[in-house]
Amino acid sequence: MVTLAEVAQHAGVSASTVSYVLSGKRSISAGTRQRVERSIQELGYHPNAGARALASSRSNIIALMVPLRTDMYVPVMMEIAIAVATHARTHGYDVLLLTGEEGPDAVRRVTGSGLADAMILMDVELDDERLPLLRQTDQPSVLIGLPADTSGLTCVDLDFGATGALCAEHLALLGHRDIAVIGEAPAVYERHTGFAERTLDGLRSRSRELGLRVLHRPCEGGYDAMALTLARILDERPGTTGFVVQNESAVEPLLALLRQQGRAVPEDVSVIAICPDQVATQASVRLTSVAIPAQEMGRLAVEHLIAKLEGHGKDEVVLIAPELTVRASTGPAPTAA
Amino acid sequence: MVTLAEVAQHAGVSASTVSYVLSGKRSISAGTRQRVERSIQELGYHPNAGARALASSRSNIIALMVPLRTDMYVPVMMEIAIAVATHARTHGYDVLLLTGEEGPDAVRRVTGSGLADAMILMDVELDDERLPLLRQTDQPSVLIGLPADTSGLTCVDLDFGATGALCAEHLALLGHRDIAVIGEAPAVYERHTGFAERTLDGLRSRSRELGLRVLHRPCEGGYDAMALTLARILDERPGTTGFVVQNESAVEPLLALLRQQGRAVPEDVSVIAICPDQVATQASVRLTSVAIPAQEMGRLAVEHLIAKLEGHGKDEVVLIAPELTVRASTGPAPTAA
DNA sequence: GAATCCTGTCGAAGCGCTTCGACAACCTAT
DNA sequence: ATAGGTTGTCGAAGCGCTTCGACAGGATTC
Repeated sequence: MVTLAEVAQHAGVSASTVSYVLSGKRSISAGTRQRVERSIQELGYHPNAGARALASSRSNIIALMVPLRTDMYVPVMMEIAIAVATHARTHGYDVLLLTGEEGPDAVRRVTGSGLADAMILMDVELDDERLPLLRQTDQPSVLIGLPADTSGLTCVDLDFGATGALCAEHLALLGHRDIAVIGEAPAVYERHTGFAERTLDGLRSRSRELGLRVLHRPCEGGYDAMALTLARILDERPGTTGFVVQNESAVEPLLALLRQQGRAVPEDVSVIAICPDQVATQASVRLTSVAIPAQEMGRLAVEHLIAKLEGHGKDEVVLIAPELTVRASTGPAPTAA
Repeated sequence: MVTLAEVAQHAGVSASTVSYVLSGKRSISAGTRQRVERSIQELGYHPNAGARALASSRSNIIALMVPLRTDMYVPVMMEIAIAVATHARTHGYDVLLLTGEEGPDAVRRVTGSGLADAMILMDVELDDERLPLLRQTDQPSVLIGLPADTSGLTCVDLDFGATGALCAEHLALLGHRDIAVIGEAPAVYERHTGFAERTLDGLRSRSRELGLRVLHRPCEGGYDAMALTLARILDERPGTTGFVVQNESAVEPLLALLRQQGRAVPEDVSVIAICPDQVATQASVRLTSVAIPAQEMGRLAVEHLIAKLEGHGKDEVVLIAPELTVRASTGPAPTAA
């Protein structure tokens, strides 16, 4: 294993000079710099991460806590995680993958040991038990998701309230009057992960203004659960002509069931999905949807974290404006026959 | 930040004693141990990761390289990643998340800097350019996936050859004679990720023995691509009564299309999917499937890596035996009318 | 009762790096 | 020409831990 000292000797300079070439924290003459860089190349030198961390008390690692549960739509999680990792690298940071399993202890362990310089938390609950810890350490952090009390925290999330409102507007504009929301699994609501409730609130309040009637039903993913949920909805509100689906694993089942019952999309009923674009375009009907911008969320989280690590960067809530893309699953409400 | 020295002082012992209490590498009297442990508790001490890594030249970190591409079924990746992280923790290791983006350089960087003690590589190609590097470092590693040349490497994977054979056997036993394989996206084959080819090889050779006729078509995910692929298959082999689907995002489209064409599953055609159980049970038909044991793969990879880190543990190829679960999507071939 | 072995503890060296202060050597301005 | 700044480099201290050898004192052996 090549050390700084060996590079220094090879280049005929002192160790500190090599260090300054590497960090750029002091000016170095062009000649010396080149000589050092050549030595680094020739010897294949890589700075030792541990020694660096010890001396500088910066690990250049960002911790990312992902949820252990799998009831949140997993591809979105993966996409965010990969976006975080990729982006962190462009700033010279690596990413440590923590699962929610350890809970608050993981936060203590990581901040206490100096393993990471900062952390990103995904799947934040409204009243998350990790938040007090984050507030009291001076280690920068960013949440992906929105807790009840955001004071002293930086959060990045899709504006789910506006997302709900957007869905209501689109359906109202098309003349629909009775709409149903296929929500996330009951567990998501029980856990108070916020985003589902915020969507619903936004949708409900806008619906009130627009004179839409809203029926909301949580729904586990899959075909059977969806069948049951749909039957109940149509039983209670036979005149329902618009659907907003928040649970992705309910989308395709819903489409299949509607087809099976002879309800044409979008002629008889309209469907809006809240999902990544990829899902919307690959479904059996090209879906009108509000995109979940996973990459963007990951990127923003990293940007804000880096800003905090560099000293500028304040606590703030960053809500991404939703965008609704009209595709082939929504159309004018059928005129009452 | 609390240091070892402070704990030592608080407990009235020397620093080395505290260190030995922590590591258990020398015997410590019960009294001293308890005093030290109480001090650790009271002061809220966490060993500094960097200092530890520097002094011991072990970082207690495992690097996990995940593919950047998203054409491999992503939930499986996520599941493996989480299983790796969870399992690594039970052995005292954290996981560093690397994306494939950096390519071989990431391997150099991580081994060179001592950032991680070992690494797990996912999505290994048949002739992966990272393999030579792995062979020449003495850092332990485990691959998830199977390259062409496994000499000097430890690999964990589902036995995709046997998986293919199993599918052929099941369909043959039910009396099917003409079967079609809906493969992964063409990009997967071009990239030579092996597993798709191995499935096909296993399926073909067993089919030959059993007298099955096989038609294989790669297929992008999604409804449109599947529609096209299915049309071509039925055009070329109208008598096809069995389908083996390896691309998960083609499963639901296939079922929808068959339904739409009036072909009943499993009365007219049988469908086997190669996918996680969750997908198989949530589809619009409960699918007969061969499970992709993501958790198991992650767990095994970690176990073998730990074994290598501890000195015992040899290079070997670990193939997980496939299991076929019969559900509602396969049945006897329709008797030729 | 001396020689030997454990057992439990300590001190000190050092892991490879960053960073601070010092200081030559040179360059301006006056 | 001289006081004052710059610029580029070095030496040394120290980050917090592990680990090795040393050794005191008690237990075991013959």
